[in-house]
Amino acid sequence: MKKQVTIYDIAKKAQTSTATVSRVLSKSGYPVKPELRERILKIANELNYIPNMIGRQLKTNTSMTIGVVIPTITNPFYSSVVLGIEDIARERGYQVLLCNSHRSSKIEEEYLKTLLEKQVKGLIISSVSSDKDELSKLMKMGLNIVAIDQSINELNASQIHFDYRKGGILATEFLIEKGHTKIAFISSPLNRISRQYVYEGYKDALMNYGIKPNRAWILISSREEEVSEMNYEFNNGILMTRELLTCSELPTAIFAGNDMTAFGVMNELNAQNIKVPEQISVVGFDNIEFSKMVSPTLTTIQQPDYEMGRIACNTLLDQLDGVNTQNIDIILQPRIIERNSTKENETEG
Amino acid sequence: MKKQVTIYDIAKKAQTSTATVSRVLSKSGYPVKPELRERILKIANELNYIPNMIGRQLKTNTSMTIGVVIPTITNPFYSSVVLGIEDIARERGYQVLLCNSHRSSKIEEEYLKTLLEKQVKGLIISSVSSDKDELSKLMKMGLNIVAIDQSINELNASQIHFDYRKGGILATEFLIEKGHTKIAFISSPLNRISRQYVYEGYKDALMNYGIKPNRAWILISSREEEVSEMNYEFNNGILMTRELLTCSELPTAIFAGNDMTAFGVMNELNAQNIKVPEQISVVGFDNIEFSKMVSPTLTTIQQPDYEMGRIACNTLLDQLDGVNTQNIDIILQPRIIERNSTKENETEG
DNA sequence: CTGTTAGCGCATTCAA
DNA sequence: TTGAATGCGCTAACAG
Repeated sequence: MKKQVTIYDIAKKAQTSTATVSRVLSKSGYPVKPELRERILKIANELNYIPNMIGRQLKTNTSMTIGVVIPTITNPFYSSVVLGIEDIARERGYQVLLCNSHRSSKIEEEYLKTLLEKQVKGLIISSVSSDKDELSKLMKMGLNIVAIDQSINELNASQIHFDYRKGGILATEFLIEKGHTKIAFISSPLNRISRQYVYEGYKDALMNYGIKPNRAWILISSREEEVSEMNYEFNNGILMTRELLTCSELPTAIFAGNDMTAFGVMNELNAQNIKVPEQISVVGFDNIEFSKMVSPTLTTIQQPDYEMGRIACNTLLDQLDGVNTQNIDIILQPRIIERNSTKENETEG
Repeated sequence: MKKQVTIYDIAKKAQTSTATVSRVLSKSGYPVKPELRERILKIANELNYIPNMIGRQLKTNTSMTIGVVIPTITNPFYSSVVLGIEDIARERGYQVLLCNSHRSSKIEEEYLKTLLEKQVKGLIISSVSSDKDELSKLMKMGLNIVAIDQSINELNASQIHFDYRKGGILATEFLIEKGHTKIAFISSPLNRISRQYVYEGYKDALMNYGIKPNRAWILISSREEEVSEMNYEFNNGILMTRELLTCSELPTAIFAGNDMTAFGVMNELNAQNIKVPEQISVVGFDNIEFSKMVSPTLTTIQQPDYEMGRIACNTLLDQLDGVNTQNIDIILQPRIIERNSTKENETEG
């Protein structure tokens, strides 16, 4: 590998000093006589000069790199978030170091250490570690942190999260406003906080409208392992629907805790010759890619994941650039995507 | 932000020189008296020392960061690749700068520039730019490049790609070996080279078995825009199947150019009351997540995307670490995932 | 085994 | 408006 061209080489050729070359090439706005400026620029170009950011970074102690720590990029939700982050980072001249923690707090910690060593000044993290002391410590050392998709009360950082409960309310109220009162709820285990919130939203909405929930229509699976190569959430949808259909009185609508489960629900309804949405309306949650590819296409709740990434990144860079130094706490609102799996209830109340 | 602890601080406190501190802390293996070594380690720990990799990097001109340039991370295929890359990078002590080019050669070029400025020594790229001169130039400047999922004959770099044609052969031969001879092919436009190869594989397989392709059973759509919010590939599957079913003689199997299209195919067959796989077998291509969630679950072809990431990264790091300096060209082989959308043909030959 | 010294590429202070 | 000189944090050559 041949030696790099440095400002020293340019200075020599332009018969000036490195200081002046630096002033021109770093776009510092420092006054340099136009003629000299042109000459330097020309020579830099001829020599194919590539600035060495490492030199600059060592001198100025600023890094145009941010770290992003997420569980896994293959989760479509996180890949959208990361895309949003990176789009903003690029626009604002920053770059992104991607770190998949695989939900291991050990890996997460290793990454935090490496990021610090690389002198990263800003971090967007969906942390899996329950020990937030580590993060607090890093913040005291001057690291800017924006937490996403989680509530960390102990952490004095900016946070951007979703309103899962509101999503549950939205889905349920959507059905109620379509005239449904007999609304079932089907979900995988409530061991994730987001599912718990969705369920609470469902109950809240019913309560808001004075509808008493029917115990028999609330089916929460206890399974969370893949069965026979079939997605467990899909499978739960099938099994829970099968159970639901043994009830003496059937609901007119089903709210599934996520889209995969909703697919299972629709699948089983179809198998038992129950028409969606004519006989039963179905609403999902997540708006994954395939929800518009099933038939009927699925009405569902969308969390603005790409937006979350953009907002998180803008928040972080505002802090880094000193535009804003206050901590921000944002709760992103869900919205309902109406498709063909739902319709007005026409049965007698 | 309070001042960083440097090896100078440690040297002072340990009453030794920065050289010795560096020798201990950089794990150089250079001999240092155990007693002194311990003392330095202890003080470093007390002072909460965090090595500044920027300093090291400036001195040694080595960067433990690689760049990854892909079209978009939200494409599940690329997110798997990136996960594979990052898992290996982490194991080997490297970090990943993620760059989404959004299929814009302008953005791609900007990223290449920035990566160079950041002194990245290695790059894994799925390039969209037709101009490979730029990449060649970078290689001459000492950048190590591994190209993925594309054939760049002009580029003298390591390459890892998939055998799409083989995938087409595999799918078709799978059906033939199940006794099918009347095999239709349904695809979106062949404007992507991968689709073209799959189609060629289909024809090759038929030819290998002396089966003459029936023109009426080869349906290649010309549409590539989303229609009414429905995925166009899904929609193409529906439309092409509808057309296929107008033929006087029907095939006993359908090979769809990708999974989404296959879902459309199955959807339309179902709508027209044709049973899969009893009456018609269906094979897809891609093995996307959803293919095991439809019913019947879809038999399909899988490209080892995660593996591609791992191999690409290992190849690159071998070059960077000097383990291997030769260029490597690997074609990853597809495999068939048999599920429930296919069965033995029982109709008369 | 240890210390002195130089310098990686750059930005910035100070003096001119 | 320009240049000389310094030092960011670290490693490595060299001398001891």
